[in-house]
Amino acid sequence: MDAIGFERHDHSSCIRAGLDAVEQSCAERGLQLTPVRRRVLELLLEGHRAMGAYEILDILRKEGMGSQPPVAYRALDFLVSHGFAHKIERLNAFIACMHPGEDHTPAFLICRACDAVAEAHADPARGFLGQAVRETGFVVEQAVVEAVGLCPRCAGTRA
Amino acid sequence: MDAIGFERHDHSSCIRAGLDAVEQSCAERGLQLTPVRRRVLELLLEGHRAMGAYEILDILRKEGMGSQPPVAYRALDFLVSHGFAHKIERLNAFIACMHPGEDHTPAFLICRACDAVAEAHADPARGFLGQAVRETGFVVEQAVVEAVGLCPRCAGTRA
DNA sequence: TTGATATATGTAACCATATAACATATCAAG
DNA sequence: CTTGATATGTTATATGGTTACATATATCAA
Repeated sequence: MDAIGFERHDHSSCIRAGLDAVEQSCAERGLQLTPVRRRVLELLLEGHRAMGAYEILDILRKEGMGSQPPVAYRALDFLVSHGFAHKIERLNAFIACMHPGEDHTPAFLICRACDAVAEAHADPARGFLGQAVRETGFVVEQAVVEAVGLCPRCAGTRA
Repeated sequence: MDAIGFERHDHSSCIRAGLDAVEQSCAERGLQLTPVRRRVLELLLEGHRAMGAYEILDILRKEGMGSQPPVAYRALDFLVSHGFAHKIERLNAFIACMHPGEDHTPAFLICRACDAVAEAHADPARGFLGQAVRETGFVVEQAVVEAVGLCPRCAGTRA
């Protein structure tokens, strides 16, 4: 398990790296990273935070890339279903994946003070779900872990 | 970690037990288990599944216990905030807690075929979040684990 | 037992999130 | 170049949740 998202970083290079990884992944898998899809991913990477579908839609609208909800939702569905972005259920919002291409079960750390979200990853097979699954015979296909609390910065400023 | 929810059980006694536990807990903590709150808890226990706020509201309406969304949401907020029920973010729905009174971090196993939900519990301190938290300094206050897949019965009938 | 404060309910109006349905356009392969 | 699959545009609507404000009920202290 490792985590990134609260540290400072070279943001413009992280946007480029994210786009590059997804472009490559799409090329390999024969997926179409169309202008709208690409722009939505870029917005998520630029924002580096969880963004609502309507917030994204507003930006698309201003840029003349479609003005109705399905435009945003379809692009987001594409990104989420191929693992290039994740939905934070707790916030009804979306965030770019920090490990595109890698098969992983994300775990999100959501700061309730500044709304920053860090993506860690958890192994669903062992530890937190393994035992319950073995006991019941439940077949896990997908798992979501969302923790709410205070990020290091916000925890520090109030301590 | 243990799990209940997919097994057959004596349902009327499980409803009674749930109500009794919450009644006692409210008495001890000076909380008011008003008629609406009590009825909503009863509905969740009877249904023994995740129910939407508007589904609950429809029933309350028929029974003359309030007809507007805030009535249902307020009762649900009360139950959730005191640990007597949980919200399943993934389904935008609510379910009675199977361990009322006990301090716990629930983990939900959601069957995508029959919509049954089982509540297991996970220890957030060790295992699935412990390492990420230690690495980042994030302070976890609350965590949600939701797994989607097939329950034993549904997995069996398709195998 | 009365008055003050906190807690709970009732209701109207509204905002936010998400999808259905259908028409049109573009792409990819034979 | 045409056929089938994939992607987009747009209208309308469904679903989930909150704000705001008026009224009622409980709690407790004087």
